[in-house]
Amino acid sequence: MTARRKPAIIETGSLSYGMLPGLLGFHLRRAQVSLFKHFARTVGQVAGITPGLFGMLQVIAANPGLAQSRLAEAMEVERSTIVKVVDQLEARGLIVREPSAVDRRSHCLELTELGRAELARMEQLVLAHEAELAAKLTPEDRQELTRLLIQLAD
Amino acid sequence: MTARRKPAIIETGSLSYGMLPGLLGFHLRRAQVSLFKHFARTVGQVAGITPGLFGMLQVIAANPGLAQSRLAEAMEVERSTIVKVVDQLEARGLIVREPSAVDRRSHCLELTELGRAELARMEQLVLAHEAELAAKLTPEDRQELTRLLIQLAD
DNA sequence: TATTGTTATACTCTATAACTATA
DNA sequence: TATAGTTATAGAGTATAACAATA
Repeated sequence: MTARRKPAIIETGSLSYGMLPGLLGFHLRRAQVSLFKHFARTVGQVAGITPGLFGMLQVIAANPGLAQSRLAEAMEVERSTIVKVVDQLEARGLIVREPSAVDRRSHCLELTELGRAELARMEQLVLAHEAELAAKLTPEDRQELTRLLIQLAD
Repeated sequence: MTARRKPAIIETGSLSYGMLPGLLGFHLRRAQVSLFKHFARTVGQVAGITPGLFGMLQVIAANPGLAQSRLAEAMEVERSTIVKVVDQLEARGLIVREPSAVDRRSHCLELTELGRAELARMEQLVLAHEAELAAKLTPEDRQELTRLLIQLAD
């Protein structure tokens, strides 16, 4: 690093955010909060689901017979954290825990018929939500944003 | 139940994320988690601060005499949520609540000398953290990413 | 010994509602 | 009536540690 640069400052009303507008994390968080609020309005209120739960359902649906520990690894959370999530989804009748045929410690997660139907409905809502978001960008910019986010996440 | 068989054995690593990779929110969240972990390692562990607390300090530093309610508005959280944050920062000797000269209901937030020194140290760590992140992108791509995130957040 | 699912516990972040002291 | 700060409380979301059953 060379000389200290003066941080960028933006004004919102009479209020300054200091050096925050010069940080990627600041804009990442703002975009995320905005997107989550939009998701809550357009998908959450209609289908009673959060981005996190929808993600879990997607991974379960895309990997039939997935063990809870594998799901935890995929979502990058602890095994113990998954338990209550699976409890919730099972209580709503969307998934079932099936005993594994090869390992009696394991529970294989599967979507129920209701789960498949509800997920299909959720997917339509999510696609509509995504389309509304994407409308803020050109198709090229949306592609570019995805590429840059993947690059940043490693 | 007996008729349903697993279509494929799921091995570690060969896991599908379904439609998630087609969603901006998925990539936004992954980038955010990656960035927060990097922040925790490079800034948090050294200076004992989180992105949220650092943001609060930045806004307080950039707006001397800010009332708690204005800070709450700036951070887009409830007044009641701010109380414990201010308690924490005050307990660490980084800020003080000063009685307002014009409104006896109001507390004006100010950095202490220690707060100014600590914040300057944090800022150096944050800039180093930012530089490491930015190294994953070309300077043009970093600029472009910021632009696209602002556009997405409205 | 190691792993799977589970429980108990705790900590963070956030919100709502009610209270007090002012305005 | 409305606002500023506070308190009490609750609900997600997450983590750690310990446990029984099984590998």
